[in-house]
Amino acid sequence: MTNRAAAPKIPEDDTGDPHIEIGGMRIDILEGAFSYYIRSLDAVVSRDLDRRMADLEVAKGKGKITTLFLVDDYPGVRPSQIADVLMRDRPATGRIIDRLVSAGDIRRETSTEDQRAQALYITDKGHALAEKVRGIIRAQEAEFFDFIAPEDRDQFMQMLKRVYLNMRAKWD
Amino acid sequence: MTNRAAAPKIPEDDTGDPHIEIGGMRIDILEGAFSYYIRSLDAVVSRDLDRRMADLEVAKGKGKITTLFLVDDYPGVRPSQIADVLMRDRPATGRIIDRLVSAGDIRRETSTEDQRAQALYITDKGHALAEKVRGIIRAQEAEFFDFIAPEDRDQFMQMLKRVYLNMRAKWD
DNA sequence: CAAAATAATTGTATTTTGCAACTTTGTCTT
DNA sequence: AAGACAAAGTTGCAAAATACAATTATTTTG
Repeated sequence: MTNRAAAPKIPEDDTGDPHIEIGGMRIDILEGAFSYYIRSLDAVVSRDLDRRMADLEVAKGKGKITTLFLVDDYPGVRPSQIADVLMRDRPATGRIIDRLVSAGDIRRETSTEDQRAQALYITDKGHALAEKVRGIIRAQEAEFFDFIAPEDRDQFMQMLKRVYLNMRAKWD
Repeated sequence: MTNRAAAPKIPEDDTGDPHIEIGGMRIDILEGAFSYYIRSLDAVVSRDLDRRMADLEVAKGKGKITTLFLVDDYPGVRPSQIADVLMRDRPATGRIIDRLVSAGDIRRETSTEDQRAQALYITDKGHALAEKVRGIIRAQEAEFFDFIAPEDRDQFMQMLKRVYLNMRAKWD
């Protein structure tokens, strides 16, 4: 048995179903669990995004990018609405907003309708950042997903959306 | 505009392509980025798993479950091999192993072939835990993915695997 | 045999995350 | 209208994950 890390191999079994080996070990040991692949994919995608955005204020962690985009697209949006989209609690969301505010990417105002609530607005700097981040994400999508044929891509996306909605429904 | 969190709605545009709204905001604002859904799905799946396994030693974080399963399936496996599968560095992997060892789920031995390396073995307790975890994952899969038709399911799985392999290839 | 590479650990500094408690403001009930 | 209750955010804290650098021990290589 060799000790060196080997590139993934893709043997096929009798049914033509591919299974995955790394270093001689089959890793789809979870009986084909979707969750395994989702969690593994997330790890790669997120780490890669972190690297591409290492010098930006929105690097690391989940929620900063979505928050930035939401404020960019929906002027006056509230923290609690963002928390709802992120499926995060308000302290976590508040801290993401803190960071973006101190970086000068978004602006906090008190909502005119409800003195308790805040209304968030993008700044010029924040808008420029959002554009830059969109570019980075497009680049990543191209690199990681372009090998998928267009028809398959639509179907894959549709499947992801359906699963996402199904999960959200059970979550709330 | 209402402030209350609304259940996700699924309107369709002219092309019949569904888009997703939460609290009146379209969230597929990333121009249909796969990465958005992958990261969001991961958040839901991982948090749900954490809850289901709250009282188990392998709850929280990524890597413990895979480590447990690898040791269960491949007696004598080394930490470095596990790190390779997890795409993590060795300190991180070592700490995962530490935890499983002190919980009595796996056992460390020095490899007979290489005095530097360790050989990991499952304990009876660990094997029982692995079985329990498999059950939990099966339950989660049923709850989150059973609405997908069998044909679609195969295709979805195949797509996930392909993307996973593609990403790993670019990562190494 | 000396030098370089490999396996794993230890230490450390930075973040993240979830929970609970608290303040302020708005809404609802009677 | 008053008091109770709910909602929006903030702060503090404790547990953990994450990445990096440095160290020890062993093996391989030149």
